[in-house]
Amino acid sequence: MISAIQMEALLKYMSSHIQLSPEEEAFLLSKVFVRKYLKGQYIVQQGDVCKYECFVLSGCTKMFYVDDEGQEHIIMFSIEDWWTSDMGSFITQTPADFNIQCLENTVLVMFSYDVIEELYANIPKLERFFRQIIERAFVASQKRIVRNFALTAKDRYLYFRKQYPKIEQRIPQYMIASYLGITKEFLSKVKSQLILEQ
Amino acid sequence: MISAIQMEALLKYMSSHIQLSPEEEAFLLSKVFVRKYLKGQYIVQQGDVCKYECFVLSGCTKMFYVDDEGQEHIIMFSIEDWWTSDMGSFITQTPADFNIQCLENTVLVMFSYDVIEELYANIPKLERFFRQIIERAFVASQKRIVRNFALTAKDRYLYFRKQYPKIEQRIPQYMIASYLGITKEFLSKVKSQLILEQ
DNA sequence: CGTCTATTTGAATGTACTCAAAAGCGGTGG
DNA sequence: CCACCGCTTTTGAGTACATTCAAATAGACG
Repeated sequence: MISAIQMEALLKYMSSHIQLSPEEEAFLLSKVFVRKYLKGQYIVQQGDVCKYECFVLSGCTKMFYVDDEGQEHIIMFSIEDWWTSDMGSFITQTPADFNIQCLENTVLVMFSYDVIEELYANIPKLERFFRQIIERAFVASQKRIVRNFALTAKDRYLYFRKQYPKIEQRIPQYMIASYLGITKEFLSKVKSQLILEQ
Repeated sequence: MISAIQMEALLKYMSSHIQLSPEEEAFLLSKVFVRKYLKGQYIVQQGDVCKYECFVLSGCTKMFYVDDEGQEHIIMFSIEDWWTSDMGSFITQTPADFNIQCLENTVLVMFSYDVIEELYANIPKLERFFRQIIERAFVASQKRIVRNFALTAKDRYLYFRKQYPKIEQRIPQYMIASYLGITKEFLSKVKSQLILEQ
């Protein structure tokens, strides 16, 4: 059982999408739990089944794929008020393709597969809530595909900097390069070119 | 009102996800309609609001973005038993970023925004159904982002050919190039190189 | 201060693009 | 039946954007 104080951020976040009665809130809180991870720890590892959908209360995570050459490709970062999970693994309960690792000490609200199903069954509004979250994530993902095709590395970087200024500040540059799909060396060159242009 | 025969494909597709009672099926059929488009016609145009989520009964569509230089970037194709819409525009009912155009004569089942909401309200199972559809679309989209980073153009093409052999056959090569994020000239060179390798 | 990690810089290379032109492939009409 | 048209694909030369590898520099932390 979780204290309401700890979960304030989650409840506030949810209230901007749906209205839950006090009983529904209590039910939800009785089903989820909070877990703390240290910087560097893995929440999900490639090959394991992703058992939880996680809501970030504090901290920062990266989700990434390691290819055949051992190179890391960062798919997304998650900070406060974001979700993180390998959804492909979670919804099918099969081994994950991706890793999720903490870039800072991180506090998460953990929704297990069974709990999510139980919540859907008991609070149909939550099905609506999660549908809407995923709809928006899907839209964002499609737009990112387009940006990766339509924009140069420089413009992708400028977009990232504009869109996620908070994330840029707390993450090493070589990880941003990976997220943008370029090498750390090239991002460095892009940045120095941007400085010259001003 | 739509005949059940015309909608057989939709009902069959839905039955693999959820079980609807005859009354629920009838209610659903009373709310949606079928529309036919000719090859070349637009279902959605950049700047217009996307009013429908469409289920493809027959035919083929492409969804694409036109960038500042006037270049076309194909985000996805849809054939039988797939969905098509500019979801970003649909869920917010704001102007679309993307175009959807028919590559063949195409028959669609049209779910308007209001109808979808009405269906969610009356048949909660459908909220679950669409949540699951979108979850899978999101997972596919994320994996495509990774492939675009981790694979060369040649390997992306080989993956596409293996994954969507039916689509490759009915679509001109320059559109496949656009979907893969390369020029038509380069795809041609990739293909000729693949022939030499055998 | 030294060590470890992250960033920058430079030269050589590679993957994919641009532009231009030629070749292939249906369909249509004389 | 073939000549022509529009559209798609192929080929080639030159170019651009981004990578690789190596080395130097800068920052962070004990």
